Amino acid sequence: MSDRPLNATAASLLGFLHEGPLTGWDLVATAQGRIGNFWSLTQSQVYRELTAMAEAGLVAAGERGPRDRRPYAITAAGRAAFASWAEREPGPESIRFPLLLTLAFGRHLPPGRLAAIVGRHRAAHAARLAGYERTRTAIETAGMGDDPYAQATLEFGVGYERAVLAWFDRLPPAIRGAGEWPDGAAAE
Amino acid sequence: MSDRPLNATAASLLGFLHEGPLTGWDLVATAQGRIGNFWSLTQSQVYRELTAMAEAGLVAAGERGPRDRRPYAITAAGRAAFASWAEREPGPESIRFPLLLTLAFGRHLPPGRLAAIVGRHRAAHAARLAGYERTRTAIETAGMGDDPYAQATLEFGVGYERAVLAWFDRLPPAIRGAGEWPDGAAAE
DNA sequence: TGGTACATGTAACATGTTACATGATTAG
DNA sequence: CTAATCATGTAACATGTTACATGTACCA
Repeated sequence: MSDRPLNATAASLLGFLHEGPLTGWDLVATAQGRIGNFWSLTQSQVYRELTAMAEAGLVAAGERGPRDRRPYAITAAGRAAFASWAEREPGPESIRFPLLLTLAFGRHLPPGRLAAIVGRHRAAHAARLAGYERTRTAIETAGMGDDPYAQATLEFGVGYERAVLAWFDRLPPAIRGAGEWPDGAAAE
Repeated sequence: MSDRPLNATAASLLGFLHEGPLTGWDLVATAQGRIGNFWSLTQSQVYRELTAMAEAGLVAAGERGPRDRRPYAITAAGRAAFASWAEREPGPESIRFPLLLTLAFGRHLPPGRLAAIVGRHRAAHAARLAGYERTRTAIETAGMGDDPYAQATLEFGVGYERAVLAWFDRLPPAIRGAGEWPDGAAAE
């Protein structure tokens, strides 16, 4: 039952458990859907955190169900730990963008190769933006603009992907290749 | 002399060493200046990678100089390893944004507290944007728009920070607090 | 009845972070 | 002479990733 502050990944699991008991599997799915956009975690990690938090008394494992499903419930200590995590000043974000590294050392690549890479990544970002915008309009039309917090994080995703696409489109032709990607999914 | 592919951090060190021998200290400073914007590394890590790469024959440690400075030079094997790293498809970027986590669980915080946090982070981003724009105009006015790759990564930083600020400014008042930050450094 | 999705978990390793120990050099 | 900065490095630990092993239940 160590008392060092929670890490953000563990804290977010506790956050989801406020809504009721969930299994490791459920937590992975929930996290990917709700915070996967700006916080990644693996299944392995989730099980590890759950085990550790159970040991620390922050969550309590329930009875194994049908498929060996083992639900975890947050405890009073878990709520307290979560609350004190939430009070802390969030740290600065970190972005790790391998494409930008490759680009930064672009001098060391044949130009066509770089352009091809850049093109593929642009397409991937366009697809992600499209996905975000679909869920966004789905929320609006369904009239369920209920959770302003979820909406704010989604808006971040949209804004981010738009900015990235706009950046791609302003890359000098020498880098991104001649008249590639005839467009169709640009910003705004 | 393991042959598993380089990790991106090690690869970027090799990238810098193409320009000549550098010490661990120099590499930390160089990396922070040139890729620190989208790739973070710590001093400890740099020394560890250098040691490992020296063992693997990718770099060669030189004589210790004045302050025990020990320059590392890239070897032929190092160049080859770097080249094959550069050929690989860069992985997807990962963003870890603690503020968004806190925001996603905003329901669990007193509103004033959240607004205060948000306000401080907005200010930090405004400051970073200002920094980027200073270096950007410095490059332009100095007439040294030489390295298009460095410029492209800088442009990413500018675009990113502007998008983040615009996002802050579109947050619902309930989240960001009433009429805070009278503004002055908004986008465009 | 066979494949897919569900579900849990471990092991091994890679990467990243924090804290500390040690000392040289330089600037004031 | 002394404080700040430069410089290297280690130790301990936290976090993240990949690969694998095992089996269950659902659905076509």
